Amino acid sequence: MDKFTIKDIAKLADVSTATVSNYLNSNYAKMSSTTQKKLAGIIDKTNYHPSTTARNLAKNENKTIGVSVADITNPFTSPVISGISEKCEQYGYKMVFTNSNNDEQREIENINRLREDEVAGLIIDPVNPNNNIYNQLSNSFTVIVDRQSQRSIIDTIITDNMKSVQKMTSKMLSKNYTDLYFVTWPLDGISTRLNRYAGFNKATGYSDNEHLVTIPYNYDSSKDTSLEKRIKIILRDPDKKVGFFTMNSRVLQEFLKATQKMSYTYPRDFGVATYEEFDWMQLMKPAISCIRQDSFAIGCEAMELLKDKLGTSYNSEPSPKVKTIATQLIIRDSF
Amino acid sequence: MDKFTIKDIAKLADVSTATVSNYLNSNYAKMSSTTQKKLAGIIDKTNYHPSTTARNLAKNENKTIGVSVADITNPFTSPVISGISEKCEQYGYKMVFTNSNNDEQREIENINRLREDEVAGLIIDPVNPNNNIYNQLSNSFTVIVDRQSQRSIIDTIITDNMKSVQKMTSKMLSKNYTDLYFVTWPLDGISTRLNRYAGFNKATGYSDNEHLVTIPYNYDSSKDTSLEKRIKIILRDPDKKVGFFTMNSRVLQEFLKATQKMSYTYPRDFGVATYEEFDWMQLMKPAISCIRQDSFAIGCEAMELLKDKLGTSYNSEPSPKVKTIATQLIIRDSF
DNA sequence: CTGTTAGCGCCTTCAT
DNA sequence: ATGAAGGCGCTAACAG
Repeated sequence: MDKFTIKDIAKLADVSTATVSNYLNSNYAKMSSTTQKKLAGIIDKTNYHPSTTARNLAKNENKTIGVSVADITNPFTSPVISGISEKCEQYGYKMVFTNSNNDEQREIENINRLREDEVAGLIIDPVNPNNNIYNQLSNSFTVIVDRQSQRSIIDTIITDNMKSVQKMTSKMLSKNYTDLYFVTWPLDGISTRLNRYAGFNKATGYSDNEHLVTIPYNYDSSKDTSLEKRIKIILRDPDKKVGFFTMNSRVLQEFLKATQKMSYTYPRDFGVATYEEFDWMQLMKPAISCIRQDSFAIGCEAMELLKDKLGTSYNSEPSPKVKTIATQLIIRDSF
Repeated sequence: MDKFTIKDIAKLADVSTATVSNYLNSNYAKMSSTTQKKLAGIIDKTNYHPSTTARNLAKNENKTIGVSVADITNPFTSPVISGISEKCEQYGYKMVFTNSNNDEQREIENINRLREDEVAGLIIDPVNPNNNIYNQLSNSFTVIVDRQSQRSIIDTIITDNMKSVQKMTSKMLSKNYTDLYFVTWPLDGISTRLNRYAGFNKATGYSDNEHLVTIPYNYDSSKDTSLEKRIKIILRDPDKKVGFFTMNSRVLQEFLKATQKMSYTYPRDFGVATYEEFDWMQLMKPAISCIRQDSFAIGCEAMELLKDKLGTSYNSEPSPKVKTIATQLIIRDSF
């Protein structure tokens, strides 16, 4: 192993460690071009790399950010990570990654562990943004992503949930649907779901929850038939023209599985649209109308914001910022 | 901020830092139960956390592993990360994450950066496993995942590419297909593609490349029509019964887009099956037959192996291990 | 331009 | 059972 330390290099070059250190930190003004070249040569020959650990300790800084995601299995998550990762490299940060697997307790542990590791900043895709743990975090070094807390004290990057669903729902309405339904996992106070539902209600004017179809988070259409039953009832009256809006791609999948089992066909028997876009939706026959969100941009913006905060020491903004990333309606043939 | 150091705690407890250190490292034998309790109380009150940086420096160890993935955008990647992440938490490792975005140069930089950060071990999902950089890595602290090098010196976890494709292809053959085609991104010496193709050839007995359909890595069916043309030619002769096997889910998507544009229908006009399984494949009409691989298990096994290697100091095995994760054939209605 | 000298926060013999 | 002291590899004044 090449266990060279700064001392070894100093000895080899016949200079002091301070000079080597200066060289390492690009303070070339503080040395002759002769020693500069000598150092360059030696460091190259020895393949010396300064210890980041020692450096971090000495400078009392740590160019790494911690990220905690709610569920890495969620297809939404990858592009977000990708965006964060992109910006991390660009700004010279490392990223240490944790997955909460939708478990609040585990998320708490992850965040604590991250903080103990003295990361410079935190990006959190929260399991439950109303969790108290976020109030113990400082807005000066963390940003939250995707889900937003009611009483948040922390800057947040979200997508335009309400407006985009409202628009899509309106589009459906304009096709003379008599009844629209919002299909979702349990609302559970989760802002993304709540806001999408709010957009739906805004467009339809519904004020009760009769047009809300909730399925369990781990709904398995091969075992559970409750969704099928509900759909059958909804579709009973042939005089009505009914449409469904699904809260995300996985809910859409369960919904479609259920309708297929009962041999319903869209847009003949019902209309359908969904939040989230994935490639396969255009492969479906007919192709699915959907709301495209730019998850990659969410990740980028999050890291961008975090970097800015980390740069400026303690700018205590009065209230946390909320940045909204634009979405796009993709209209196809499913309603 | 709670900037307590081990000195502060020592002072507060009226003991030496050595004792505090012993407490932190659970060397309770080396102190009276009185001071033990006192320390417990103080540490709790002050919410003191020892600096991992300092600790790492002092002990010259670092419980973090670095992972480099070829393309986080690839749906194969998430479950792998998920598996690694799971095992990391289980064994008390942190994981620092980098994405190469399919860029060999970037991968090299990532790996180097990771090594400079003195991670304990490396898990690599390589862009090009035949790259020289892997030969500079020691098998004692790295494991490779998914793609395998011809002349590898490093333990690798892969899935059963050849056999499973061979089986699936045989299944197609048994349905009296007269011509089978293998649709893929450029083979480029990449083991996964090569092995899948080898399985295909083993089953069909083809020995030339006439039944190989290659599309560019970034094939965009909305701009490029080469795939359509090729398919049209292949499907020209109505007397032949032809089937396609696609190398992975994204190739399948491009393939399906192309056939849809020309209004071909499966299994009427052709049969199709693919490597990789995703939920949407059972939603397609007809549902797609595919090969399910357990990517999560790949991640788990990789970290498991790495942990073992890191534990035992320098077991220099004669030759690198290759562990194969089993796959499963999912037969549906697409051929 | 270059070297000396304290630390950074913790661990680890070696004494007591 | 506890403490003193040196050291991990590097940085940052401060001298010269």
